[in-house]
Amino acid sequence: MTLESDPSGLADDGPLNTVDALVQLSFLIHRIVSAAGGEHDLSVIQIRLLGILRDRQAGMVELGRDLGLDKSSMTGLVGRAQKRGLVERTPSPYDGRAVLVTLTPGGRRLAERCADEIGRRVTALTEGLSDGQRIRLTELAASLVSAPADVSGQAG
Amino acid sequence: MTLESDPSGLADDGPLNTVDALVQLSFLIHRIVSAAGGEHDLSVIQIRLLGILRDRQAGMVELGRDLGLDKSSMTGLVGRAQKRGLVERTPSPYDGRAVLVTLTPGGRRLAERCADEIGRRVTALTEGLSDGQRIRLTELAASLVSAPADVSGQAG
DNA sequence: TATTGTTATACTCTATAACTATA
DNA sequence: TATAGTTATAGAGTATAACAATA
Repeated sequence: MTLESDPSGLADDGPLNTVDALVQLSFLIHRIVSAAGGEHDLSVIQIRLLGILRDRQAGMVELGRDLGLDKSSMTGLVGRAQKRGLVERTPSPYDGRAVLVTLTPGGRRLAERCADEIGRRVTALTEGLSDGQRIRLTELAASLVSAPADVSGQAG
Repeated sequence: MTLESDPSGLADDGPLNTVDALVQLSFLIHRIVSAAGGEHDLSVIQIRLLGILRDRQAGMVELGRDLGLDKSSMTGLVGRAQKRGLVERTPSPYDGRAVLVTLTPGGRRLAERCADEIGRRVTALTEGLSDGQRIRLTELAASLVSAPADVSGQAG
């Protein structure tokens, strides 16, 4: 049963179950974020990188932990962003081994424009909902996001 | 403000707005699907490919349309799945140019095991919800998924 | 002419292993 | 010894352009 993208409507007849509905919604929003980023030549992972750096500077290992990537993957990711002038590497004043990755002014502007674009498109997606529905959806989504988040798959 | 992954909780103090909640939920479920697929050495895009083929066979262009990929990208994607024995290419009886991609029995078994794994993990994510909350969430998510889905970003 | 599919090419993204430099 | 980061390498995934075969 489903788990497919099915962009043009439901191939199925019956209503979606919880798992399918959440997975398909996740794919849909992922596509929206990807398309919004594409307007600024940003991939989803680059958007997430800039999003983290909007709030704080961080080292490579820490960024990798937040993004779920190996430190060696971070080298290329940050390097490409740096080559575009979006971020800078500065030596850490506390640790001679570490670098601090920070957003440049241009990187910050781009991150903001991109976030705005994502906001417009996701807001458009929820336009058909009533205020009450939107509030309930937000509360439910937020509660899942901030839940203990045991993604290990082990029984619990 | 956010749009980051923030796996360990909310760096923010206030409650999430609708856009951030949906985007973060999307990333969370994407991670869950990716981790579940990883148990079977399947990427998210391979999972989606097999998911489509569970319901029907299809040509390369049609698959690319459903997955949002160029036909040239499909060649490699299907080729790797075929090399693993998960799918087969058969010549279309109606169109000499076209091939029909179909799931092998082994591919179908793997797709089912993977879907089960995803089901377990997403279900675990929603374990903290009451039955009523889960029903409302499912209805709201399903309504967004089956909405007109204007992802273009143009004003509407 | 239009469509289906592949190939050639180039790039992003990712991990593993080995390495340097610092702690 | 342990940690931060880079490099080398290999592979998946993706798009563009050019191509062959069929419609």
